Amino acid sequence: MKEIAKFLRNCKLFTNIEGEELLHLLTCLNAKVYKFNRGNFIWMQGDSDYKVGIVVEGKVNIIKEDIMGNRSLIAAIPAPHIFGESLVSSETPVSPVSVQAAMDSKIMLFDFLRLVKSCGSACNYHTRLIQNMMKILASKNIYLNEKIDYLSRTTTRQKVAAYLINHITDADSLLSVIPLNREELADYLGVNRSALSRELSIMRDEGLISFKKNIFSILNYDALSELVF
Amino acid sequence: MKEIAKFLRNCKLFTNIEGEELLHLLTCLNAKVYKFNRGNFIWMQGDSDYKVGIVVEGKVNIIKEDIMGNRSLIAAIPAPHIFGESLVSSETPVSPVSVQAAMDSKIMLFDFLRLVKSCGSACNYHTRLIQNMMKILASKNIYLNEKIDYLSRTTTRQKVAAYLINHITDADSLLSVIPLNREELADYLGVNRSALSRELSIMRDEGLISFKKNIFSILNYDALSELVF
DNA sequence: TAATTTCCGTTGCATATGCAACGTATGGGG
DNA sequence: CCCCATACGTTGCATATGCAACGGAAATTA
Repeated sequence: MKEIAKFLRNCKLFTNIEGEELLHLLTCLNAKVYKFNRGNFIWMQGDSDYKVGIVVEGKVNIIKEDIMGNRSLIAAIPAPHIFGESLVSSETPVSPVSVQAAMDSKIMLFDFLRLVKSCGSACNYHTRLIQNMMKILASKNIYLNEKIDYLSRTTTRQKVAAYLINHITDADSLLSVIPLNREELADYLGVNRSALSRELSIMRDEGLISFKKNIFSILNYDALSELVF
Repeated sequence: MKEIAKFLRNCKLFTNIEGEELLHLLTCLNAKVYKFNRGNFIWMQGDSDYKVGIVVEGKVNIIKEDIMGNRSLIAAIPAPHIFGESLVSSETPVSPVSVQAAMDSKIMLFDFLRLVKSCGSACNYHTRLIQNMMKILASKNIYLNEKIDYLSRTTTRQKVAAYLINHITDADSLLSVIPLNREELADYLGVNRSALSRELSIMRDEGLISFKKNIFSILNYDALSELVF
């Protein structure tokens, strides 16, 4: 368990919780590490006793099955990430998704809600865990809201404009250094890659922007912002 | 304050907290009700001492200002809704948005994070408040994820198919009774209203669906689900 | 250096869709 | 019963964009 504790220090859920405290906390959480072979289910859609999990080793797939049995992949979660936190925290009665090991994996599962509800002991580290969880949920919230802001726009040009303006790193030179390559950006904005390239080129030719790789320079801020607002 | 307490019983943040407990809690939270005249700011973009707020009366606008000073409306929050919870819970150091009274309003503001961090007293109702907040954040998370699922699809037809399949209310007759009218649905899915109508008609003519008002019947489930998965 | 892969821009084409304008049905209020 | 408002469907048109296929530049590997 000690090496697990070491691993967990890289996990946002356990920020500021270390050493003895972490070990205690894992006991409070009734945390256990299970091995799942590739293809095995951590829990199934419709289950009501699903838990919060952390991928210690390997990878899990979040899968949704419709009423006719068609399956679709919602997300793939690698180590050292967490899953199930939104479902557990929202107290959704039965899980709308299945979680399946995408390869042989080690998964830590724990009773998060039980700890939250029975926080009678008021340990310092209980409080910190809850804070961490709120921070995770809230940050994801902000992230999702931003993404929706882009996706809601109709044209590729509007999406690009909004994205670039939001990613200005140097306000003086109006430089946007973005963390995505073309394909990732296209994916993120929900547009076709070649269509993105095309639009970027047109915007360059019109003198709105210039770019090289992932560094974008905004040449006509007013024109861009008019697209966004 | 007592009538405020009555009002707050309709607010999800205070579910399962009533009477004396609620009054105590409001003290712990350092909750105060302020009046803001139309146009006044509850807090401004860049402020670091923003708080969680509840619209008791009136309405507030969430506004974002870009580096050139252009303003855009992000959201309008009517009573009895809450705002600022994601920012506060994610501990975002400075607010990326301003909040402005859209009309003469009464706003309750409180120190949520202070209570969370110093939950030394471990009152039952502290725990419940935190649980409620987590539930709010997590539920919003699930809601946003669902919306992104729709928005990420490229064609109107795919969006409609995904939406209808997700809203099947009667699995036997494959009926989707949806809570939105056409304009709202178009808005939600991020498409033009007339384009939505057009696509719905085409899908009807192709025998995929039939509909009247907000009641949709799925005639060819396989064809629809193929669009979604 | 040569070979290979990855990333990105370009282009032709078919089609989807935003937009605007108008027509139709339905229901509520006078 | 008529008027009016609201919600929806319809359609023409210009254009944006997905898709597929290709080419070149740059980075990586052998």
